Amino acid sequence: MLNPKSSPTAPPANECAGAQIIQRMNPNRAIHIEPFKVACSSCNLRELCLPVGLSQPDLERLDRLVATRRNVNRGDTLFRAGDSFQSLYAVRTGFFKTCVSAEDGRDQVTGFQMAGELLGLDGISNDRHACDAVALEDSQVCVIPYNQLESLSREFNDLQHQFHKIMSREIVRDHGVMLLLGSMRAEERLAAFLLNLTQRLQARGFSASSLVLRMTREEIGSYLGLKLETVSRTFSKFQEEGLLEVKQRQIRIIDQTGLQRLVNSAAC
Amino acid sequence: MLNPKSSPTAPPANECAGAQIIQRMNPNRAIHIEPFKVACSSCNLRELCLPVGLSQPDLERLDRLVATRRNVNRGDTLFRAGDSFQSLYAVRTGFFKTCVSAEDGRDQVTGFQMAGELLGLDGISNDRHACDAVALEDSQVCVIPYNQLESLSREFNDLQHQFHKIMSREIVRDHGVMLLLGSMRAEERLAAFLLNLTQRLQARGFSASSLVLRMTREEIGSYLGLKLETVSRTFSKFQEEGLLEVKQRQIRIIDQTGLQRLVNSAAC
DNA sequence: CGCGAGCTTGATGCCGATCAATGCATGTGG
DNA sequence: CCACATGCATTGATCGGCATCAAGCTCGCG
Repeated sequence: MLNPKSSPTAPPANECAGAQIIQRMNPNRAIHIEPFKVACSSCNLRELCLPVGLSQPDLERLDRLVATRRNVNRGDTLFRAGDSFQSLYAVRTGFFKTCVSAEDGRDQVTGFQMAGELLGLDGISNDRHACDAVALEDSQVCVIPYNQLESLSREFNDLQHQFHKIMSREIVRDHGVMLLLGSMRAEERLAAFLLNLTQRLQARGFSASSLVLRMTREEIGSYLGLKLETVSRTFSKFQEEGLLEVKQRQIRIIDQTGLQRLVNSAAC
Repeated sequence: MLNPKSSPTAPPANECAGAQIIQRMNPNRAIHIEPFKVACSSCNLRELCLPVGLSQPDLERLDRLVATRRNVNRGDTLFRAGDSFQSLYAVRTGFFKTCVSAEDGRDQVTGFQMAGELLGLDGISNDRHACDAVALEDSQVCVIPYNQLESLSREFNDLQHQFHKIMSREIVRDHGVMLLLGSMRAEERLAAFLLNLTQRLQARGFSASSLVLRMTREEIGSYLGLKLETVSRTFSKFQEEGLLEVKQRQIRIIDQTGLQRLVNSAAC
């Protein structure tokens, strides 16, 4: 619905971050879902993704590894908990959420992934995925066959090291979320969430002050350990206080330092 | 410096889990802190630690890598957030907590580590540790120089794969904690925590029904996103309900399935 | 013995959950 | 094109779980 019908040849909705990335980086490609081959070595995301720091020859080998791409429509799952694990996925365009669920049906959004970020690391531990990955808008991922990545990273130190860094960074990120869930109050959580989002968007060339949320209030709430009503109320509160301008999913950040202060102003 | 006093020949505290492990597995060694060299290939923890699944020749190479050991007294830190990252650590005996802290001083216990578990994975991302690791009892760790581990894992597929599995498992574990923090109530959290602890202790040959907590109520609370009073009250409640017997840090589990039911009995 | 760290227990209050109604945008079928 | 359904968001009223504040208790230790 945000991204209406989207007949497979239709361009992605124009207001979506994914589309913006495509357009900003290569306008021609917005039109075709599977344009022509885009190698890691010439990918616009290479400074954010697996290829960081790789030399030219390494990159060319990586190109051969990451041969296939996959489109995932809004609302579809890239993988589900329990699926056998074969590959990692790098988000090329679009936006995902990952969520784990308890037996009783409760579930928890564990992260939101945007262009250049890796999906599927949870699958290595068991040869089965441990969470669901769901596209929040029409998306495209690069498929990275895991056993090939392992063998290639035996040859190329830089690739190996970069891969380890990515896994480690995920662990550090998760610890940050645990801190948030364990000790912050609703306002602090939402402020931290917004700052984190804008920071990542900024690293991708977007405005630091205006963004379109790809997820519902309920998904934000699940990620932050809050109910959707609380998320909504907190947005309204921020607006009243002049920190934000909120129009549905369209957010404009008016007072960034005000948000920052909220996050840091700890256990007062 | 971490292991200053404690004349090197003093036995570790007798009631501590670490000591119990040593005694159970090799009574002779409880006496000396640095007995004689214990190689991975002959370590009693090899089925829980990095060597899982390694063949004999691989193991021998790993032995040479993990040459040094380090004692950490109760209350001392193995590393601190910001310390430069050189090595991973495998807990040989004892018990640790890891915690992250926000600028404002708030902090959050992100995990408890017992024998056979790895510490320091957070450091890879930045070449600096991102959390503190503190010994909750007199402990000993094996020092695993990280760059040597990287190069060795380029030679040995099994080692590489095992290492990746360990990192991935940490990610999956963290997601489980996020689920707990984001959507469970106090009783469910504590029940899940106790079941997790006993399960890990059981994998190390201990009783499934009786354990000694190595951490304070406050540390449990920090880990579970609760205040220490709530932890204490919940322990008392469990005792009244006949689920546990609680004597300070001595816990006996009377009704394991009752605890299990609490954890699963979701969003009621 | 007395001190202090950690634990327990009670009284009270607040933050966020819950329940419920309304609003708003989009899509659908008559 | 309008009436209606649907999904999502907002807002209000009330409630409850956990935090907070405040005593006392227990146990190990100097």
